[in-house]
Formats: sequence, C-alpha cells, structure tokens
Amino acid sequence: MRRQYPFDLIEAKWRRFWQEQETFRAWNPGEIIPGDHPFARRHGLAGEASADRLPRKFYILDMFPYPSGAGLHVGHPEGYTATDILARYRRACGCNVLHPMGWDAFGLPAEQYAIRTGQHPGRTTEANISVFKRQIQSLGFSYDWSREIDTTDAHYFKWTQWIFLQLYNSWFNPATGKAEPIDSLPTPGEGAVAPEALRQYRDSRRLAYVSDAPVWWCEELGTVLANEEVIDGRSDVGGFPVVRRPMRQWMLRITAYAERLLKGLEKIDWSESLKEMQRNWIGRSEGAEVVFPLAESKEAIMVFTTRPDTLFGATYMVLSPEHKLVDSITTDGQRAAVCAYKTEVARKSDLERTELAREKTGVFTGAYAVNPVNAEKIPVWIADYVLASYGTGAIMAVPAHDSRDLEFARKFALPVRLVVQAPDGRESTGFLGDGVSVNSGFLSGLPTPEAKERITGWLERMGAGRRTVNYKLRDWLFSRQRYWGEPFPILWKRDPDGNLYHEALPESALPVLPPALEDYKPTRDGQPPLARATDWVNLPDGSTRETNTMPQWAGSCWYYLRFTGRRDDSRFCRADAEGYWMGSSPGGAGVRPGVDLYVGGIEHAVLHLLYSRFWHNVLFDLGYVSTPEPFFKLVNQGLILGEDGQKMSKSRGNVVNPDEILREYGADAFRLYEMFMGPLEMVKPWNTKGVEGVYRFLGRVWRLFVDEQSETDFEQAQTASGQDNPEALGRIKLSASIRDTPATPAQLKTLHACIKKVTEDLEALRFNTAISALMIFINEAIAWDDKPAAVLRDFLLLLQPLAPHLAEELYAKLRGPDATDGTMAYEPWPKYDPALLVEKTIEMPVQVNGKLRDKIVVAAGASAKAIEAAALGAEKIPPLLEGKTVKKVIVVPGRLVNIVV
RNA sequence: GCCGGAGUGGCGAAAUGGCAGACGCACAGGACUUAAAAUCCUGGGUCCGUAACAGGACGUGCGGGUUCGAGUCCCGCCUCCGGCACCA
Repeated sequence: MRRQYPFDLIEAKWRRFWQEQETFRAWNPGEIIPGDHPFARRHGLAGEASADRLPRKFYILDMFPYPSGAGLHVGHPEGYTATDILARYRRACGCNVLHPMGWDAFGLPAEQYAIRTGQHPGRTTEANISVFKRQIQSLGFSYDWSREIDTTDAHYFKWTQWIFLQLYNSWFNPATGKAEPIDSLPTPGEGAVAPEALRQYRDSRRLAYVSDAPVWWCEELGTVLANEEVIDGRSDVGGFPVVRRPMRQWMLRITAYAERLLKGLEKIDWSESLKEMQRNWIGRSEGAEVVFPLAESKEAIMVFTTRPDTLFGATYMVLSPEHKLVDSITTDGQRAAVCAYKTEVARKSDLERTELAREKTGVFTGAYAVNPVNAEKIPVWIADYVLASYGTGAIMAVPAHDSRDLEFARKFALPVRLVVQAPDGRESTGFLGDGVSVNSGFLSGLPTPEAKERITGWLERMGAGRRTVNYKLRDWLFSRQRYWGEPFPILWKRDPDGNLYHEALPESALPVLPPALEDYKPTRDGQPPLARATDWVNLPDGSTRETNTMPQWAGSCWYYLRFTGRRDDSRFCRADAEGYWMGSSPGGAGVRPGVDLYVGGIEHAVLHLLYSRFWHNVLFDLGYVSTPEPFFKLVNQGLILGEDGQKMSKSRGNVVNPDEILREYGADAFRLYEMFMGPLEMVKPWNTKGVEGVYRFLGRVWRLFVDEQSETDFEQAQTASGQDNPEALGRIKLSASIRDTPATPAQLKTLHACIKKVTEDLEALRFNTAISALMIFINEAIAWDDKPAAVLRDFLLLLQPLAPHLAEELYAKLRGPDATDGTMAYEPWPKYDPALLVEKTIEMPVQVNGKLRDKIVVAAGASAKAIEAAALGAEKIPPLLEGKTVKKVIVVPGRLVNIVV
C-alpha cells in the first residue's frame, strides 16, 4: 500500500517540538509560568499564578501500567488515547489540565525474572520502563512528564511507607466514625494501666495491626495473598492453588470503613455495574444476632441471621467445623464421629469445599441448644456448608425457608417447620421471600418486615439478641513474603519480660530501603527472603526489622495524589496542590471533588479501586487530603480482542504489537482506529484492515490541504536523497484551492454541523461517532472548488485532539511562516452557531398507518395545517387513501407525518 | 442461583419513541494506468418482481403488550460476555 502522507516525519517533528517546548506542562498554583508558554498566552497568566487566578482545573488520569517485559499491547493505548483526546479537548476549552503518567513497578514478574537471572529486579524494572516510555511517547500523548512517578523509586516509596505509618498510628473511633490518632484512644477501665497492657490495647485497635488468624497461603508464589487476590481457591496471578493457614501477618482494618466505602459510592459518577461489584464485595446485610443457650452447659451459641422472623422455624443448629465451641459441646458418644468429620474437612481444599454441586455433609454433636423464643431443645450439628469466616460461624437452620438448610434437613431427616406464608396465600416449603408469619406465636399474622422488627425488639428486651449489620468484606491482608516490594517501617523488640512487640520507625528513618540480596527466591515455609539479609535485619540494639514487604497495591493506592506535584522529598503532597487539583479549592464553577476522569480496566474493580478509596478515606479523616473520594468519574475501557474474536494471548498467537501498526500507519492512524472501533466501554475485536480505513481518511485530509505538485516533488527529493529530511516538509505547499474567501452558507453549515457533533460527542466520550463526523466533513469538503481557509482552520481544531500530529502540521502551514505560536494545543475550541444549522426547507417522510409511502418538502416554518395539506396531496398518497376514511393525521413538525386510516 | 452488560447487514458499528443500517471495513462495477498499486466515481439489508426502471413484502435474538408510530418503553423467555456465589 502506497504511503498516504509522510506521517513519520510529521509525527517525529511534533513530538520533539512538544517535548522541547514543554507544551503540556501543567501549572500548579504558585508556580512561575514563563510568558512564552502557550498556556500563559492563552490565559494572560505569565508569572506566578495563584489558585484563584488559574482557570478551571481538569484532572484526567489513566491507571498507570505495570511495565512488563512484554512491552505495550494494543489494549493499553485504548484508554490512554481516550484520556489524551479529552485532555487536549479540555485544554482547548480553556481548562488547566493535569494529565500525568507513571509506573506501578513493584510486582511479581520483575522478581521472578530476577530469580531466574540473578539480576536485581530494579535493573529489569528500569529497562522495562524505558521500553514502555518509548512506546507510550511514540503515540503522541500529551502527558506532563515532569510529574512522572515510579513506585519503586525510594523518593516515592518513602511516602508509601509514611502513609503506612499514618495507618499504624491511627484507630477508628466508632463514636465519630473517623480515623483518629492512636494517642487519642481512651484507656480502658479506671485509673492507671500497666504500659504492657496499654500497648496491647492500642495494638489491638490500630488501623494497621498484626494478626495470627488463618490467611491464604500460596506455596507456588511463596507468599500469602489478600481475599481480593484469591479466585475460586487459586491465586489471581498465575492461578496457583492457595490454602488456609494461620500465619502472623499485617492487616489493614478496611472493615471499619465498610459503611463509608458503601455510602461514598452514592456521590461518585461510576458505572452502575462497577458500583454493584464493590457493593457485592462489601456485602452488607442487615439482620440480628441471636443467642441460643446450650441445654447442658453454661455456654451459648451466637448466630447471625437476616431472617430473625423465622426464629420459630429453627429446628436445628449448625456450627462450622472450625467453630471454637465444637470440642467442648460434643458428647462422648459423638466424639469419634465429630473428630473424623473435622479431619476430613480439614483435608479438603477450599476449592473442594465450595464445590456447589456437592451433597451436604455433616455430623451431630450430641448437644442441644434452646431456642430462646419457645424454649424448644434443638440438636446442634456441624457441617462444612457453614463457613467459619462469615457471621459468627454458626447458624440457626430454618429448613422450610432456606434452600441449603432444607437440603441438609432432607438428607438427615431433620424436622421442617413452615413459618412463612407466601403473599399468594400458599404455604410451601422452600418459600424464600417476604410473606406473612404463621405458626410463630406472637409473630403470627405479621408481614415479614414487621415480624423482623417485632422479634428483634423482643430479643433485645430479653437480652437474647440484637439488631446487627454484617459485611462480607474482610480486613486487608497487607504483608507479603516477597523481595520486590516496600519494606515495612517497623521494628520488632522484646520487653523486659521477653514478650515480642512491634514499634514504628520515626518518619526521620524513612525511606527504609530493601537490603541487597544474592537470592530473591521465596521460601516454601513463608519465611520472607528479606530475613536472609541478617545484617539488615538485626540492629545493634537487639531489635530486628520486619521482613515482610507490602503488596503490589500499596504504591497505586495514592499515586494520583503524588501527581498533583513534582518530586518533593519533604512531604507526600502539597496541600495547596492537592486542594487545587482534587477540586476542593477555588478553580471555577462545576469543579468536581476528586480526579475529574479516571480511565482504566475493570479488573481492578475490587482491588485497586477499593483499596485506594480506603486509604483516601483515612487520609481525609487525618486531614491530609481535602475530599472524601479520590475518583469522581470513572470509566472502564472495554477489552480489545484479537482478530479472531478471542482474548489476546501469547499462546493463541493473536497478540497485536502496536509498534508494527505505528511503523505502517503512524500514531495518528493508530489513535484514530482505537477510537473508531466502537464505544470505549465495549469489548471489541481488533481488525488491522480497519486501521487502513482511518489511515485513508487521514490521507484524504492531507490531500485536501496540500498542493499535489509540491508533494510529488517532496517525495521524489526524499527518494533521491535516500534519507528522510524533516526540513523538506516545509517545501510542501498549501493547495491553491485554499483561500481567504468568505464561506458559502452550505460550507458554513457543513462546518457547524461538524463542530456541534464533535463537541457533543467528545463531552459524552463518544469518540467513534466524533470521528465519523470528521469523515463526513472531509467527504464533503474535498469536493469544494474554493476552500475557505477559516473553515479549514476550524476543522483542524476539531481534528487536533484525535490526530494531533497531522493537525499541528497542517495548522502550521495554514497559519503561514510568520505565525508566532508554535502549537495549536491551546487555540480556543470552535463554537457552533445554531442559526447556521437551520434549514430553509425540510424534507419530511409521509407515512400511512406507520408505513413510509412518500416524502414531501416543506418550508422550515410551515404550520401543521400546511404540512398536513401537503402530505395529503403528495403524489403517492391519494391512491392509498381511496375508499378509506382518514381517521387522524399526526403531524410532528420537522419530523414526519403519519396518516391513520 | 444472584447481580451487571450485550444481542441490528458478510464484518466493526450508527440511530432525543419518528425515514433502521450514518461512518468505516470487506466486496462488486467503472475511470485513470502498458499493467498493477494508490486515487477518484458508482452500487449494495433480504426476498419477490421487472428486459430495465417501477413496484411490493419482510426485516434490529424469540413471544406478547403500550402507542398514530417501537431497535428504543413495559411484561415473559432465549443466547453470549463479565462479576459474585453454601455469605445464613
């Protein structure tokens, strides 16, 4: 295929220009803006600008990538192109745009590579970053590179460690619903408390705490994982089996924020599906805790239920096999069976345990509990369908109205008692919804919601239970047994009695750098690799360093805050910069709280997006940030599939490398195609033929502007010299058909229809239809004999966000050699004039009984009556009405006429 | 099972309740060319029909409904994609 236009020279030229001129540098309040910067010229803002003088801010953020060794694939630039178009559009609209990029570089692949090669992961990370950066820059994105971040850079992770210290030094005060300094935690009881007891009490309340509870251990990866990283009993990364195992680990108390994380969703502009995923993960359910005393002992079983109204229907109870009461309540007669069952359950993997099709299993403990509502003695079983990790690890079983309990009751011949009548009056076992209580003593006759109220009140008065809310969300397991992550700023010490305790390092000790290691390999027993660096671990005073590292998510929890400034070793971010860019300080009307637009993949729905909201809430409570939510509007770009419609993967061999596309068609065509494929949020297959389509469009734009002869001369000179000479681009002349002539009404209409459509589509992120509007303009304009320069100039302004290199080159030609400004990036966005779009005459379809039969042409302002008359008189209409009576004529002026017979 | 999202030509797709298929790909025909590529022009949902032009019927996953009028709204299904799942 013949080259459509010299995109390689044009694109290289403008990328260099933007870089050298710092065209896309974003300006913070208080910074000195050079007078010759196009931003200063546009806004008349040379010199120092305070926040209230700067224009309205717009913060457009991409989820920063993990720089893998494989380089960029075509999925990365999809979101980046969308955000770049918006960033350029907002600049043209007059906003101060923050559009940064960085590297989320701690993580497993670099470490695994280090294990194989013995090379320090920092070196591979550096190499990968430079590949990613070159690829990303080759697409002409308007990032402010002066704010680049690398999470593995000590200047950055110093502040990740610092935020950990803030978590460590805080507790969640339920009375205020906020995080507060740990020093403010009231001491328990009266009078003086022993230092040892006080320390333990505080440690049990910190937002970062140590726990010995069972955690997910992945032997293959040699580390523990968070709930969010385990999918169907396997690791999210690599798909290796994980097992439950008690280990001493650092946890973050995200559960304290469950309600806030839920509530916060109401105020932000995210897709309903994404919000729903977070809601499901948090898993709030309202219900009651009910206490069932045991018949033969002083102990009692606490259960959680969302259906306290069915208490009269509880015919047995079930403890999870791990429940702490199991051993003490089991009778001698049942002990052998219970032990055997527990052993069997412990042997099973979690995958097997949660196997859905599995038949229910369980064993009777021999014990009986007393139903508080009717003093009935009901048997206590253990079964693995009750999970230790949810609620209280015990349930009251109401087989008539719970499908799992029913299955279990049928298998073990336990009684089933109906206590809810369906709204249609039927009484049926297995009815799960709301109805009316029956066979339920003082609840009988009450609709379910009222019955719930009544019984909960009764339980509270009797001291047998209380209203409560339960969450599926678990605390965040925050430590990993890996090398390539942030070390914890924590020391372990022993008190005079020999008890081990932890202590935070002071801020002055940050950053805590990881030690040099020969061997990065994780261990099979969970001993972190850092423990091998004995010189690093052991301090002269006898204390030892924490050897776990933070998970990959730590660095990405707050990077968007770091972007609000440039490198600053004295604080995690400046309050004035944070206030301006996160939108809490003056910056014009309509400023949104948080990042204005955040674009990234859906895969982080319950990982990064939940974790960073949690950190942000804590930082907000502690007064370090000014908004409660980090990301105001969030959009997930859809996956790009291979040409075969399958997910791109190395093994399928359907991966498309952007470098090849760029070489063949250039960055502008690549950007345009990624956006033209379809709506941003949809899943869509790649088709390289489609790139040719938009490439041809750019060729048409080029040929519309340039003089054919001068371009032919240019091409021949290039071929003759055998090398690409960027200077020669200047010899290509504008087409003689472009003149400073006034535009005809038809030309203006074409232009303003295009302005309207592109403006509306960019506002709504409909890039595919914005591009088709540009195509329609070119298809018409290419036929014009005289091309008014002013019209084409506005067209280039519309093209600039989407295909910036070509637009800049043609704009420079149009402006002529005397023009002073080097870039069009800050030229004001064109406005459309609705008056120019008004038609003098309108063609309207005429339907008979809803079927299109004819068309009429009427004056734009024609009355309904006149339109009706014209429709009835239209050529093809009278024959169709013959012998029939017209019942009604619907006239929608400007739209259509429908004659009903 | 539950919660989201989607289903429109050969393909990617477009359509404030108002002419279904804009724009693009692929395809076919033509112009230019010694030829090809590139470019430019033309065509196109399906079926019936005609020498041709006309003309007609059907058509947005399926079945109903509301409406003068439904791809769009409502009810009931089917299929695909994503997420959650013995969560009491």
